Amino acid sequence: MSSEVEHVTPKYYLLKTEVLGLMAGLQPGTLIPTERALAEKYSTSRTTVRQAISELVAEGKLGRIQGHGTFVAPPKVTHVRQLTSFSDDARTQGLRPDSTLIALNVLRSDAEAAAHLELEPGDPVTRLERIRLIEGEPLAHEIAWLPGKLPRFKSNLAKAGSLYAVLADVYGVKVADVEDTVETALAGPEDVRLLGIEMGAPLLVVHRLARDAAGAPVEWTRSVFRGDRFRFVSRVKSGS
Amino acid sequence: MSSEVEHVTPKYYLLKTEVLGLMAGLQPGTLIPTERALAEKYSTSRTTVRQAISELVAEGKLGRIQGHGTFVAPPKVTHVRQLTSFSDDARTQGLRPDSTLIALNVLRSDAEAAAHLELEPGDPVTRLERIRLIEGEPLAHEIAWLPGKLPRFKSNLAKAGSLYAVLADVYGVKVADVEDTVETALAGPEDVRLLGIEMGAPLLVVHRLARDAAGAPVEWTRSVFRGDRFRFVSRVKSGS
DNA sequence: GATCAACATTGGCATAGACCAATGGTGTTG
DNA sequence: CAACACCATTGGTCTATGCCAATGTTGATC
Repeated sequence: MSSEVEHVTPKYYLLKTEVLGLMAGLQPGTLIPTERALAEKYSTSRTTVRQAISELVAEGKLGRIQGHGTFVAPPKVTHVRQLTSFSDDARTQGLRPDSTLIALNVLRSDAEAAAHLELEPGDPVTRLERIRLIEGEPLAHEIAWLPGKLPRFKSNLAKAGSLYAVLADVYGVKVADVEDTVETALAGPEDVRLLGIEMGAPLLVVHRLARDAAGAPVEWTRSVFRGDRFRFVSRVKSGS
Repeated sequence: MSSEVEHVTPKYYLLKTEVLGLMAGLQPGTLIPTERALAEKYSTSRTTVRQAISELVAEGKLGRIQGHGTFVAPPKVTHVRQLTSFSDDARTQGLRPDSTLIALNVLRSDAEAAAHLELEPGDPVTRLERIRLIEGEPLAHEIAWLPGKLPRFKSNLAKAGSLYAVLADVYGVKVADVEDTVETALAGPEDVRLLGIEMGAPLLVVHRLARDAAGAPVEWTRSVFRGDRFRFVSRVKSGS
């Protein structure tokens, strides 16, 4: 009497649990059975197997490479963000951060950047686009807008690595106050290309507005983090 | 020569763009064509249409009801979290917050709760499980653990509504410092049941640890927010 | 032995079709 | 007029199958 009306929990979800069982105790990187093998083993279709595995990939528990196989993924990277920078955060945890510079130039601000930085559209802004890596793995795509033109910015940044360090030490800009907005999004073609993730993977999109002690905006940044490898931490102390 | 080698962008992703075009200018709540109609209109299969629509639903741009149809979703609710509570946050934005009490009891802490609250496993803790609603819509599932037993907690909480207000006004517990951890997850059967979302929908899972001025933990909470309706904001001022 | 072509394997994308479940309307019945 | 049974519509799940794309191995060739 239990083989007729059991359509409460979808089959693919039960399969997810089965696969989690298979993974228990396996080292990260270990290959699990192929989709076709799992479909046969659990008497289901590959479509259903793929739906189960896709969610486990989205949750960061599995990874997969076309032509190679599906494997147990390494654990999430915990990341702390306070008034510090990406690089400082990573080093605090004993991880090796790195950056790939995609673009750095001075241009006239569009309406959106101008609004956030409290400028007039067309005012000059510095636009910095980078890929942030941890332990060699791309983790985030970041575009930062800074008001005005910063002399010798490129070489200074290359020297120090950390944006916040350069702003403070070279240009005397001290960040006193930041507001982060965190929301979810799904990976599109550009995210796939830049971060090496798969279509539709969940992302954390963080917008940061930093101000100096006088309340003037000094940085507006849009960061796209891999949702499967990243954890966002914010600490707040009671003001007064 | 452009009809052979075009497998760069998946078809379902192109369809997503098409559907976004259809939605332009429509009021929230407006029904879009049925899956079967879209499949025919764009000469594709319902499977492909569903994949496109599923992602738009996950992004909070569409909603759907079985037996009824697929419709344009209302915009995201922005939510501010500082040292304040869910209810205060909502009221600040002129929104009507509400809570449904699922469970409230005193029990012996398990290993996880004990570790976060810096107690011994088995020490008494108060466990508060609620559904948080905004404008009548379920938005989050929240389980809070508080150290020890709080006399007359249930009636006091019912009176004030806000957990933080009760802690401060009735029990003299002042929150001085909170740490929030934000990560993504996908909806399982329990989330589906409690929040009225669909399987596999992206979620924001927030763990909060609150401490008093002496550094003692006073609250540990796990909140599951709908990723399609919610935006997390954290403001940090430079300490000293 | 090194290089390169061919092939098998594995995941990625898409199709067509079937049946279930929830919703809402229609029409009958009391 | 209200209540109820029925039914069409619409999304939800699953199957079976095909071909494409990336990877890695095998084996022939130089």
